[in-house]
Amino acid sequence: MSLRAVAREMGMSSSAIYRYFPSRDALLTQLIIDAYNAIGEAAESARDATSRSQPPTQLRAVWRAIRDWALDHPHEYALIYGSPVPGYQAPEDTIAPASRVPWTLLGILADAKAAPSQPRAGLRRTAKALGPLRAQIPSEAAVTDPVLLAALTTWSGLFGAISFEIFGQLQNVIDSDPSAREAYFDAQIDLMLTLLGM
Amino acid sequence: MSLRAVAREMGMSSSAIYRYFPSRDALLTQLIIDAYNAIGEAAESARDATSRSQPPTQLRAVWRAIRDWALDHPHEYALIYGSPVPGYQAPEDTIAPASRVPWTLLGILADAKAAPSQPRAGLRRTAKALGPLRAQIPSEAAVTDPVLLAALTTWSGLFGAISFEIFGQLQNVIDSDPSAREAYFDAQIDLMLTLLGM
DNA sequence: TGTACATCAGTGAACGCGCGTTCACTGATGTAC
DNA sequence: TGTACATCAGTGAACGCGCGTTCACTGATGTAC
Repeated sequence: MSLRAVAREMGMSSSAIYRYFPSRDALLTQLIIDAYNAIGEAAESARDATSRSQPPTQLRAVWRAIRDWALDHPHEYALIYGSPVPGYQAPEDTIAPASRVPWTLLGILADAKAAPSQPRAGLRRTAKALGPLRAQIPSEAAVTDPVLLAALTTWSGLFGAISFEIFGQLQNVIDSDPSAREAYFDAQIDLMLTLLGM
Repeated sequence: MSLRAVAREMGMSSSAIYRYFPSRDALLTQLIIDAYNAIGEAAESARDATSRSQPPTQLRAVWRAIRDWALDHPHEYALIYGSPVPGYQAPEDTIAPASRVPWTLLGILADAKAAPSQPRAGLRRTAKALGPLRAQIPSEAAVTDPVLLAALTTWSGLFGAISFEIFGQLQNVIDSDPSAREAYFDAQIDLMLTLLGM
């Protein structure tokens, strides 16, 4: 999305944008922040609309909400989960909004005391790789490394599923009927839940 | 990547490109086909360099080769697995090259007689969604629906992991040291293998 | 309530740039006799 | 072997377009007295 395209969409001249943003990059940052907040809010709403006592149901609801949001906003989705815009470097302001979805997922898992599949080897090396994330988790949450690893794997795994669907990788593979796509996605959620031991 | 950028990279004038391609879209198609073939060849080479009698080892090698190729060719990776180029519609010529990676994975699984996790419900609806893929599988391969589903889930799951790494989604989550990233990826392969019952 | 002025939101023309595409051209290489 | 011509690969100028950005401006809204 270009600055001029945004201006057009708002019924403004392109120069009017400069009343609100100092540059294209600043506008882009705001669009990215808005998109992360929107998908994060969709996830949190789905979590809050389901019972905390049933983590698998909550996870299912959250994942469906994320996919629904992505299908409804493919351009915004591409902006945050697609190829990075060349020459643009995201500032720190985007970190917090970008974290809402993963924190929502981790929060549900921390509650759930999941018993995930364990990787066979290299757990020590893996735990070390998880350092930056670990540093942000309050110690009283007591999330184990296997839970963390499984959470991250389902996190990127399901965004992979959504990206494949939205970016057209499922053509000639999965029936293009919306209800078939939904069934396929639900089945993938199921598999990811078994990975989490839920 | 623009036509002029490609010309520049080859030390040619932009108009010289038209000696070989009728339009930018035709050039783009060729770049996409080349990229799919390159990543497909990386996958097939890794498969052929490992023993057919050990499917998990083969899968590991293939996945690592795919990730290595992606890290070595981030722009080409983004071209085929990132956001679609606006206004460009991929012609049918790209389908076969794009299929090399998934067929490589499925081929190993068909040999392996994997016993994957089963989705809990909706298997009938899911099997129907798998129709287009099923239609391309010779019946003597005897791949069950749960194997197919698990194969596709690990397929999009691991591309999700690679995209997250390459597109910068792991910042502040996973240690940016290459060997940490590798350990993390290997751990994810492990989890995907358990999903496949291997 | 009326007037004078400052602030504000937005306009429209203009700029330089990189893009895809065209066109007439040039000079090297290959072929025919 | 030499000459005449055709083919080929690539050049460079030019076009129209959308982009990000600037600048002087306009007209509406708010504030002071």
